[in-house]
Amino acid sequence: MTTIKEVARRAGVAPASVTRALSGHPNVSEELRQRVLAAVDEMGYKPDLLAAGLRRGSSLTVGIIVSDIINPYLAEVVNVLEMEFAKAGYSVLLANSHGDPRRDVENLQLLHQRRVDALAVMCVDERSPDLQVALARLGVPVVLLDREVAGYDAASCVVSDHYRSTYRMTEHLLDRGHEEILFITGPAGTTHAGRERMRGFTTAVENRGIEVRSDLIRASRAVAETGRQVIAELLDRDALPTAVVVGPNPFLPGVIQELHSRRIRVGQDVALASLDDTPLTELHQPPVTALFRSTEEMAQVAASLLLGQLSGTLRNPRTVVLPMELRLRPSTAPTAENILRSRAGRGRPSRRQQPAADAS
Amino acid sequence: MTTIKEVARRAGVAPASVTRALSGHPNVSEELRQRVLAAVDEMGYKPDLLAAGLRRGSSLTVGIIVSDIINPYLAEVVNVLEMEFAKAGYSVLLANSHGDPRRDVENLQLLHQRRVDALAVMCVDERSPDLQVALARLGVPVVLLDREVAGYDAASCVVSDHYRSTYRMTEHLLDRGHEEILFITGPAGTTHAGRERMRGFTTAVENRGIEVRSDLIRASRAVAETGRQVIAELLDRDALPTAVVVGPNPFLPGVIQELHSRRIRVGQDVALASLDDTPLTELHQPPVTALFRSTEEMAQVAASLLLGQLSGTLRNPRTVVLPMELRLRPSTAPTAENILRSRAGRGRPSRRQQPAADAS
DNA sequence: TTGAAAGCGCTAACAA
DNA sequence: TTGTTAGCGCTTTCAA
Repeated sequence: MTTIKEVARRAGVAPASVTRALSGHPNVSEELRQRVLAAVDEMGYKPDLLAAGLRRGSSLTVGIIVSDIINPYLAEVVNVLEMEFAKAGYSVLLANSHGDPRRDVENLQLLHQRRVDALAVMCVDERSPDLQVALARLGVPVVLLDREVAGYDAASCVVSDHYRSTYRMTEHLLDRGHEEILFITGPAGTTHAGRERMRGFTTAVENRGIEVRSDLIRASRAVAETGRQVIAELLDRDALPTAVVVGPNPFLPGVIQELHSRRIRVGQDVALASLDDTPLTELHQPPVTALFRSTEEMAQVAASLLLGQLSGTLRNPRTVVLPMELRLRPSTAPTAENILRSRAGRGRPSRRQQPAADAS
Repeated sequence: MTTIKEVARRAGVAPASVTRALSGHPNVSEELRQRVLAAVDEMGYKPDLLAAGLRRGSSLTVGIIVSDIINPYLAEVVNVLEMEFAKAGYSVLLANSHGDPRRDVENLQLLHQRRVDALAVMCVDERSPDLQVALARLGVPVVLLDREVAGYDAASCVVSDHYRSTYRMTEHLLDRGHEEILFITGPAGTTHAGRERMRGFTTAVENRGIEVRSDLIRASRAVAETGRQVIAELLDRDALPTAVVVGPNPFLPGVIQELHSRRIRVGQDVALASLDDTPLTELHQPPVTALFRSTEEMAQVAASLLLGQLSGTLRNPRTVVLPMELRLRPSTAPTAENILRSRAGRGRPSRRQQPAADAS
């Protein structure tokens, strides 16, 4: 690697002048600038960012902590964040916790040691005391995405309006006569998003004077297999409710697949809704009711909050709440009554053995 | 931030002794070690990795260059790579080229400046001369995933066997009587994977004595919209062949959606096959024939090649070819003849106005 | 076994 | 406007 000293010697100037010429310092003679740039070009010199970062006390680096990048929703957020930060000259250090809360803390410390200038956090468990301590010690701007850490207001937050939107979706199902609704969600209470979704669901049910049945609420890690298992288990017991609400993104394929393989027709033998809008919800036949939100917007807002704090434009952390949109589709068209009638007409769903009738 | 000096003072030793105690240096008295560890604990000291990297000449960092992380396949590879590198103590710097070959080069230089110890490359365009020059200058181990740079053998390569597998899939379609096959693929020839797929397709066709029709080969950037456009355009001209092969991952939803909305039934009015296996191929009704490969295996092999070179276990770069699996599903069951008969029975596909007949 | 000193490559303060 | 000097925090000689 060429160093600044070698460039300086070649150009016949001091190292500091090389820095000045390259960084657009105001007081540099045109002639010196030209000589330096020529030498830089000839030698293919690129400053060592490690050394520059050490000296300057800032690494031009932003850390991203992700609970599990398997989740396409998070992958898309990371994608947009990286783009926004790259535009502003920051590189991205990506740390994935793979669903393990201890990794959240390890990753946070590691990124701290790498002297990231800012941090975007989509951790597994926002309630972890270790994480909260580590966050408080961090000393750089932080933005939490769909997370909120109680008693720690030094961070900006960008959250979707999960409470309101889940409430509305639940109401929609209640309006169609569903009194038993299966609610499949992520790990219990570890994130703001998870808690708000749960609260939206239970509040809507209770407000109708219906008792919340804890056996119909399933919380577990967001991996595909879970969706399938939950449905299989309920069908084995002949206990599938008339409506199913699926939370995290990765559950949906498993749920649909298990329903298919048991010949339960979505939108006829069961109403199905998703709290995340994915390509699958729209492409499925029939299309699946879902809550839509712009991942792009969320990531852009988060990035601009961080960049604002980094540039000094934004003094204090802020919380931004983004709306979600209820997209009604045929999967939730039928009423509970119609579903029960349909099931009766076909015999008990879990016992049926006749071949699929999907072909048109 | 606590520095090593402060820890040293607190423990009553020299800074160098702190380093030795923490790095497991052989010649350190147990008593000194204990004193240092106590001080480290009390003060919550964590070494500054920027400074350590500068001094040591290695950053404990691995760079990943991705053509477009929108592609779920690449996202999964990144996910596994990150996991493997994290296990070995390396952090990941992620750089996304967003489909722009110039960004490949910029990203490469940037990661170089950040003194990554190794690099995993899934670039947009492997043929770019600038990229090749920059790669050659890099001086750290490199692994190319599904890429190959002509005349540059300093890098390891991990490639899937796209030629053979695409050849076999094409043969499968030819066996079923398809003589006109639409081939939708990524940017022409910019990557090894793309070229091999193309070669597999055209060779299979030519080997049957059938002329390759260039108007049925569509190459463009792997974004969802393209799939829809290609299908729409052909249907508008009433020129949809009996079989369609879809290459990159992101095309498939658009293709399926456009077929749906035009009431072309997959597996009845057209045979459909995908060169990537995604959740959609299996969940679609009917399921879609696809080439399967293990992203996990590819990423793990790539990571172990790099880590082997980093640790000195592996002396020379290596090329590894991974097999792919042809998964036959109902979408390619019908013969060309049956498809033509089906179309004739329903009138010209692009003109039909009657409602969907999907419901079972 | 431990400490002192030098220096990785860069930039900012100060001096000229 | 430019050069000199010092030092970011760490690790690695070298000497004791």
